[in-house]
Amino acid sequence: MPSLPTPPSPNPDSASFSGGDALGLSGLTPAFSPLYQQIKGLILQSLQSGEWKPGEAIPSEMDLAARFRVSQGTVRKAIDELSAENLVVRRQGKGTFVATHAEQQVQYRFLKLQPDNGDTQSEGPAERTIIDCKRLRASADIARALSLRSGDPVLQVRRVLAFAGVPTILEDLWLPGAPFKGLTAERLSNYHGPMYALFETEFGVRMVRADENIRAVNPDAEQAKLLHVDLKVPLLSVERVAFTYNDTPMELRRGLYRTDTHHYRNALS
Amino acid sequence: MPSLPTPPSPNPDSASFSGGDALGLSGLTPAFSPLYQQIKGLILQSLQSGEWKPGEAIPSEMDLAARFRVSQGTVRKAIDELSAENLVVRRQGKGTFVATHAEQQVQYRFLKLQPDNGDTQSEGPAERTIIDCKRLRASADIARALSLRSGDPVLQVRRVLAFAGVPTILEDLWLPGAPFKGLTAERLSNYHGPMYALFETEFGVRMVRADENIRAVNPDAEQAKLLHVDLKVPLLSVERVAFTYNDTPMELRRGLYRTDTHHYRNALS
DNA sequence: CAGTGGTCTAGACCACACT
DNA sequence: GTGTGGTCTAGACCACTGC
Repeated sequence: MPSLPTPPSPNPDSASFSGGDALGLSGLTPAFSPLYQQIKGLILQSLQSGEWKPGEAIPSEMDLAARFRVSQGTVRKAIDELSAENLVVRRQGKGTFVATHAEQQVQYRFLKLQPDNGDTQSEGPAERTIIDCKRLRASADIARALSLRSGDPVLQVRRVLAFAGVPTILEDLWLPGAPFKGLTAERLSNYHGPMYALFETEFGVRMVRADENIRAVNPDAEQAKLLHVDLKVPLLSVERVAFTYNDTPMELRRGLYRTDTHHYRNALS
Repeated sequence: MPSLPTPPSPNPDSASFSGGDALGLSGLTPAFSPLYQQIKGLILQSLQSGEWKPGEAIPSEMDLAARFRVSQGTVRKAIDELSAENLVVRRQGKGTFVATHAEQQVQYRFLKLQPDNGDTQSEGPAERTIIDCKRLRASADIARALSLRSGDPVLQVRRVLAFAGVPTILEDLWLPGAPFKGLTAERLSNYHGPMYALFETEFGVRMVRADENIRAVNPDAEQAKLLHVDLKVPLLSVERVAFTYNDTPMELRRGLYRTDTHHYRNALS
């Protein structure tokens, strides 16, 4: 562990990082991991606790290095990983900022559906219509996806997204009741911007990553009606579980995508 | 640029990297990029030229540092990026190896379809059947996807993949004729392992990344028959363009996936 | 044991942004 | 100019691998 009273020296203690423990937090960190990983964990805790809010700058690398008693390079490597995971954004000359779903060029970071002509700009913003929004008790499968117990209160929302007047996406989504106390159809409707941005500003819930599970299906009668398609039209079924920090699931979303004018795009590497 | 005769010194010349030019290759590299990016480009050239073959180890970081006359840290950062792009695999204590589609735990790196129970192991390897394999002239859309001209020779393959006896994937794929001269249905059938591994060993073509474009569709009569499904069953249409180095497209693949027992899995971050 | 990648430090300078 | 992130170097030591 970095010894606290060691101002300017090769700090041989820091070199023996194995089992090291930044800031002397023995017992809190399981230790036996690289120093920069421990630093990453500490920064993650601060992000999680809301010490720095989405869109705000975090302290400079030098400041963090001083705070954690490590070199700037070690802090840099920690931030490198956080940046690679899209948790923070670096801006040369300005600082490092907490990532947010608002104010980004890409309005919908997790939406991989795009128009066939590829021009996301020309089609303009999606027209959103809240079909339904109510509180109910979680069924078994919803509870499992959200790591709740069957019967726990959840918020269920159904909405349609249209592009150029054509309804293209029908989404049902479920949110755990507790963290989203006070969310209503009206607040969803009045908010202009990505839903995940609203979750950030109003409920302090930041979606960090998500898993999607895709199938081809036919709509049922109600779904077909809402999307203005025939019962026989094949649609993309996209089931998404979105996670906050610590891999905590905070949303289950079941989307039906029309793929006659749009397609789901994915980059493999 | 790193001055050649500068054995042990702070090497202030290397520090002025802007417009630097590793190894004095002025004219070959566009310059005006970070040193480590130039090094990355040089390593990339060696990978591309086949100086190190898939599965082989590349020289150690120290060797490369000496060869390019830069510090180990700079080589490290270049390799870091190549590793992040899956072009190379690091193994502590052993070395850094050229990535390959063979000999990896994940047999099919680019195939995102997996069984609903999630157990890729238990279902065993895919049973492959070549339906068709012939040479013909590229149609307009095939030519465009492969950056060829209409009428250029291409190889067309149709095959079915089955899991546990259930035909699940029907693929049509097109390859540019020139690089794949000598590829026949027989060689495809006799080869055991991922198709991309055969491309590497037999034709020196390494697929490095791919773009996929997904829709929901109904099969035509022939497709339905090959997949043993009804005409009304919705299927996933997955169009993939796979690229070698330099973003050169080398394969167009149109897959039809059954999603009654499997699903397409995607991780967003 | 030697060789490899992995971690950590310290100091220098560059590129960019704001003031 | 000052402060930020970005690049580069040099040297040290740790952890893993295989002889």
